[in-house]
Amino acid sequence: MNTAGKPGRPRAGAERLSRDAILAAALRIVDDEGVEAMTMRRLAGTLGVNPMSIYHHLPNKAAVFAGLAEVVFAGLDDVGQGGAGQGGAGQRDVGQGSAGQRDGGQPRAGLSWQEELKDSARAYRAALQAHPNLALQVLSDPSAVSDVVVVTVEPFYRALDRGGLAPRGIFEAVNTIVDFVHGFMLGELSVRAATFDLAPDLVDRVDKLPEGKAPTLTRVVRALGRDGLHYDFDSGFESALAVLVSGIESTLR
Amino acid sequence: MNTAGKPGRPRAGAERLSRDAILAAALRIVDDEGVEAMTMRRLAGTLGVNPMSIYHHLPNKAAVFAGLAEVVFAGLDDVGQGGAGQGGAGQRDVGQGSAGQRDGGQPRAGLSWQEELKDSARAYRAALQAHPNLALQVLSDPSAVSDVVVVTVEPFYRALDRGGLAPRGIFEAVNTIVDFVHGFMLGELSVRAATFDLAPDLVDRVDKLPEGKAPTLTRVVRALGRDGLHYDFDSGFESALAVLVSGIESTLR
DNA sequence: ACCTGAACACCGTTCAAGT
DNA sequence: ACCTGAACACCGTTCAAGT
Repeated sequence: MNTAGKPGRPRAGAERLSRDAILAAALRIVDDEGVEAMTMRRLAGTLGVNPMSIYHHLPNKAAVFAGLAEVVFAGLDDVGQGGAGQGGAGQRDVGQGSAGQRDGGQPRAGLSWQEELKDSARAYRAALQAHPNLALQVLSDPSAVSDVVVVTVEPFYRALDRGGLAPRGIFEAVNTIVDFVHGFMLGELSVRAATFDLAPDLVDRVDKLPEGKAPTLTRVVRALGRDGLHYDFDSGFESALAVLVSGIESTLR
Repeated sequence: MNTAGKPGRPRAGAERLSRDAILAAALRIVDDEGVEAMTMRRLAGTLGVNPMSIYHHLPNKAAVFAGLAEVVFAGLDDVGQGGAGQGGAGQRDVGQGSAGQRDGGQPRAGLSWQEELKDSARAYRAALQAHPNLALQVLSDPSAVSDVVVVTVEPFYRALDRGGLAPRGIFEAVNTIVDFVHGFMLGELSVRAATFDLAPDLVDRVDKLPEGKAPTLTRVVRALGRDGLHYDFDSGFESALAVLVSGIESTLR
């Protein structure tokens, strides 16, 4: 808060604007109110600053979102064995960061490569979940997706390498799993954004379908019933991981 | 084109505005120039009409996109055995529509349920590909995803039912495949939106990574080399389908 | 170097008119 | 019933100033 609209440079001692401070404020807005609320003018407002001041630290709005993706996902695999490197300030504002990630890059002893692979997927999902609104934005932004992926996939490669897959197989397997996690997140965020439960909603939708429009869907959903459909994202995720890992074992090894 | 800004209702015989005409124009803008270009004012402009006229046929901009999703994806499984029903005009502007979909809802003779399942995924991907810009929009829109999914999944259910899976297994399997297709599309659209090929880009990115940051990724990518990485989305999709179907067979049956 | 004010060219949408 | 014009409350961003 710059107290007033006093123009010119701030008096000495006053906290000046910085890229990090801007990104932190932006992340807060995105987390609390969603991407739509994150406008340059609103951002400036919460910083107590003229909208134009931001442009001295970040070239435009797209750069703000790119910066957010970087700040939130760059540290995801910082646990790698590389040591120092990287340098630079910032980067501490990294969200809850990847539940299940261990701090040596080394898999826990006694952990099969299959479990290690699943753990990687769980950690990646957790990282995306830490900032749901941003995740949706990132997954929808062509340039952001590949940035985040490259910085994030090492644990998958490590597990599959241990599993003895050939380079080509590793490559295909990682693409498949990562794509699945992205799609899963999309679905999860969709349902969470809407206020309804998946289960009753699905039953209602099916009831509303014209007779004979989707007979098998209708029959299966009714067989499961409202209780059977009480969907738990965590167990849905686990079920899919089992499918993927088993499929990878039998087709890509 | 209403020739001029003559106010009041158009003279008799002039083509009046309609929901269908508006949606057709909107789809054209989205396909040609992307979602960002689709503004209410621009849309009105191409229709030769005052921006406010649109609000007599669609309540707001969100409804325009919802209408687009409906128009493009509603017909996807119209091939079902249900017969007439549904009624209503419109719906002919349905894009290339689902390559590989056959016109009886019946699987081709001699087609295994596994192949039928893969065909469903291929058809769904094709439908999303027919309007890439809209697909990205739809996949990012919480409410739109579930709409499209419900209207689209019957062929998946049919194949898995033939495969002898229990309701619960069918449900999990469909979620897994559909999520994968969504994630795959996200990746495909990302790469297509950027102008680069995946392969050289990935090699370059890996080269730029700090030493020891992602050793396995680096090693695998270098082993594949620029040629080995020349990525073909179609074969990547097929490889993933093989993984998924095999995994479904062995874990959910 | 860093910040500001005014201005430009846009948005979506409401509301009160016109015919 | 259908369409319009003006207006409101916003946008992102450029540009010329201020200190």
